[in-house]
Amino acid sequence: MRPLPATFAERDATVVAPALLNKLLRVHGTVARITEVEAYTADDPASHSFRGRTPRNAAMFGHPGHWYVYLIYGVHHCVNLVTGAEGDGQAVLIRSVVIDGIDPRRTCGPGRVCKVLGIDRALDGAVAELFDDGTPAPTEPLVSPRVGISKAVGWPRRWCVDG
DNA sequence: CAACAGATTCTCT
DNA sequence: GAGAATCTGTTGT
Repeated sequence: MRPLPATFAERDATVVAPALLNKLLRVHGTVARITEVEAYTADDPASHSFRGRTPRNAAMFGHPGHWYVYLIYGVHHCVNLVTGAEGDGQAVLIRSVVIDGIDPRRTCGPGRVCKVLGIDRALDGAVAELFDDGTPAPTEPLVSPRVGISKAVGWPRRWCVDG
């Protein structure tokens, strides 16, 4: 299990997203394997960065390789990995993970991922701890339609591992 | 300043 | 399958 290079996140979100599959993230000492992601770029009408920088989404315009955490519907937290170059407003949403010893049903869905890992706004802007344990990502990641949004629904930007 | 929509999930029917 | 919970930024008065 070795840390990912700093350059890993310094690419377009649509490139980083599929590369994140089967990688490991560590938050508060808990390690989770990434199984589903979604890419968001500044030209995406559904992206928080689409309408420019605000206090809430400032981290999304920050340094790549850091976390962007926000509160959705005033209820749930969602966690993203900032990608591209500083100021790009790109990020990859972590939609599902698997954690050893935890029911997979409690770790599928962006809100649940944050709940299980204890992620909240305190992690916004923090450096992401990402690792590679040698598990290969699928050569052809499964691309599925986007859900939970009403704009650009047809854009192929969601990837998940088989099964 | 009020109204509204939203990258969601839980609960009940 | 429908509705609630409830924060944030945008848009319109």
